[in-house]
Amino acid sequence: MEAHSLIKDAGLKLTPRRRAMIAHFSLSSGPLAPVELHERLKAEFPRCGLPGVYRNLEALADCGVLFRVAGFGRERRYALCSQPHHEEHHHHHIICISCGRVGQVEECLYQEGMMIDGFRLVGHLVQLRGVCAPCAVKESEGSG
Amino acid sequence: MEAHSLIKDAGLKLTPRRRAMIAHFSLSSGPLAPVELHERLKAEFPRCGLPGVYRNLEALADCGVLFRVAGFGRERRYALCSQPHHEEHHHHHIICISCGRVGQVEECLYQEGMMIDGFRLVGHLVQLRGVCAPCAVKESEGSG
DNA sequence: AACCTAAACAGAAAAAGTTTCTATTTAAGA
DNA sequence: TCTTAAATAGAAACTTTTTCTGTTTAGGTT
Repeated sequence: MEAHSLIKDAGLKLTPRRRAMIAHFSLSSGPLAPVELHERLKAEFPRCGLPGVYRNLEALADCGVLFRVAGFGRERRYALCSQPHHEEHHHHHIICISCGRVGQVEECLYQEGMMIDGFRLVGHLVQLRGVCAPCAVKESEGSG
Repeated sequence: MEAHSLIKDAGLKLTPRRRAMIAHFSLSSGPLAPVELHERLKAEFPRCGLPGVYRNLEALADCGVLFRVAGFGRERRYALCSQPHHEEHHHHHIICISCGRVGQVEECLYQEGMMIDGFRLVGHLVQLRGVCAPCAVKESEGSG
């Protein structure tokens, strides 16, 4: 599994807890907040506290397994990178508002150096929401 | 002043505190966090507490005078809309990383309905950083 | 100019979210 | 198996944010 080698390569350990966290993200429809993940982990790891969840979320985000989702107001949320990269590879994500599926956007419409409104672009944060193909099909079936 | 009519039109009151807040944002180079604004207000309003600052920041953001800046990690920050709109008008902002100047981006490269990575785009969060024209001039003068 | 009312205010308090710390346990390479 | 750096648990502290209550004020009206 790709995620596991990312962890190893970062010099981190593949612990039962981290395996479980990744599994929960795989099963989850949509990004998870630390408390939500904690809720789900408690069944299997009754002694697991929130601080540990925070630590692991950050560790997994740092090594590229997860990414930090913006655009949920002030909430902190994470989701699985669908195609994790080892390098600090610039890419964005699009999240299906219906099922939570994550798509990876390799080519951003905003590129460094572009002139925008008289400013030379040097950085950007983009978080997209959309409807994925399977959900679009379901939508049209439902209404048609 | 544009901001003042936005406040009135929203049925809100133009209080001395709000005038001062807007003035501080005008003077400030760059977006401000609630605590930072609170620090600056304390000189003039010694009895002003943080809760009041939060309340007013949200009120001013709701009526379009300020906007909530994304992309500062988990920090909450606000800045003045450079060209406030009455309508719930979709636009983004580009912030100069050197001086904090805010530019308004009316035409976003991402538009609803676009197909991206197999998803139909329905929403997006964009926060841009750049170098404004005056700062670009300073840059080239400094290095040349 | 005084009056009225909805809105803003102060301040305390609570709640929520997050980080830090120390001692103990564990994954995984040697 | 041994060793060690990393992960863990749990408490505690800390920061940020929200809620609540009673008091004051802006701004339209009489």
